[in-house]
Amino acid sequence: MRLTTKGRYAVTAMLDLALHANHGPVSLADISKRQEISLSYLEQLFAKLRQNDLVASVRGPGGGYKLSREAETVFVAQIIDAVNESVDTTNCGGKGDCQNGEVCLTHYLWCDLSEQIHKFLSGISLASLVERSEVKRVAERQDAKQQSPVSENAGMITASNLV
Amino acid sequence: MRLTTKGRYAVTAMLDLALHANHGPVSLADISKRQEISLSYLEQLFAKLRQNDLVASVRGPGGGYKLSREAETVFVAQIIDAVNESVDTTNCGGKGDCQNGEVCLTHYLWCDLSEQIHKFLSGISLASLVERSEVKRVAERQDAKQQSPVSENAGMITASNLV
DNA sequence: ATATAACCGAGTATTTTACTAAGGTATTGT
DNA sequence: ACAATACCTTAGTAAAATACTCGGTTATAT
Repeated sequence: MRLTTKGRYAVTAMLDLALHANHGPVSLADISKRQEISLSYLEQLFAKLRQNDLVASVRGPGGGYKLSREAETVFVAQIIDAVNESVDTTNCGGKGDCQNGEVCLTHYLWCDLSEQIHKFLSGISLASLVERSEVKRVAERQDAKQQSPVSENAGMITASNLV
Repeated sequence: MRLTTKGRYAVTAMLDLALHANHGPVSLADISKRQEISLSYLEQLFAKLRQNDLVASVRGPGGGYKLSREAETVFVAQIIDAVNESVDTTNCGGKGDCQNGEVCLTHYLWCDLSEQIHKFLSGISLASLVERSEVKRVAERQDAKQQSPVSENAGMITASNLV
């Protein structure tokens, strides 16, 4: 199974996109600052997200990325699948040729686990994450931190409410 | 999350142990042959399994390893925990200091996932695996293969590699 | 025109994995 | 007794993957 920073970054970035969806396209530079992810790395991840039709891009000044679909219909499993190979935990890739062309002793166990994980992550939409109070709190903290060092810019993100 | 060959090997080896428990201690050389895992690598894994009191060793000729407890009370999660760090999917190790000492946007998601995986693997005992018909079939295949090529040689590993 | 920001490809330091090598040390059949 | 067996330990290492950087091109709003 491959669930590393890459997949985590992708989900984080997509969630950032969903959280700031109501202010037009979001630039990777903004995501980079808020989530502290390298800009170049984000570009590589978004290339894959775009290939999998999870995001759409708007070029030029004021451009950025936006979700291709409604946040209700984008699931965490899809995001991880897009940047990783899969959430498969077998080392044969589910093909069952783990031991000289035949299945190894624990093949079925890892198949079951993979299915379990995939089901779980397939049940979590971006929209459901956006609505979580813990997520909201973190997002507000990040937005506030991003604005504070710059006294008065043209940004119109407004702080909404602080806790 | 770290679920790689290491954890898979450990579970496979423990299952092999459980399957051959009724013939006295099982040597690592036997497991190495049956499961096609490097002997030295197995030794390293079993050092950790022993530290976590999952197996007990019997030294000297005819010696080997056996389970410390009944197969009904040994769970897959324990085995993976013993050789890996954990099945944690956060990159802060569950501490919540992922972003400058504070939680990152997706922290709670990975916590939930980790819990999910751990629960699943904590519910699967070695005994339950031994009883699975698919596992039995694979085990029989491996046992047959191990015996057949040894016609008359007292030698052990022979060529081991081909095709 | 120019700044902005998406796009693209190649390269690279670091880390992890999955081993190998080379020695031990302890136990036991003979 | 003693050699065979098998556990135990440490150190090292090739290959792969990760997590980036760097340098550039293309498109578009102003």
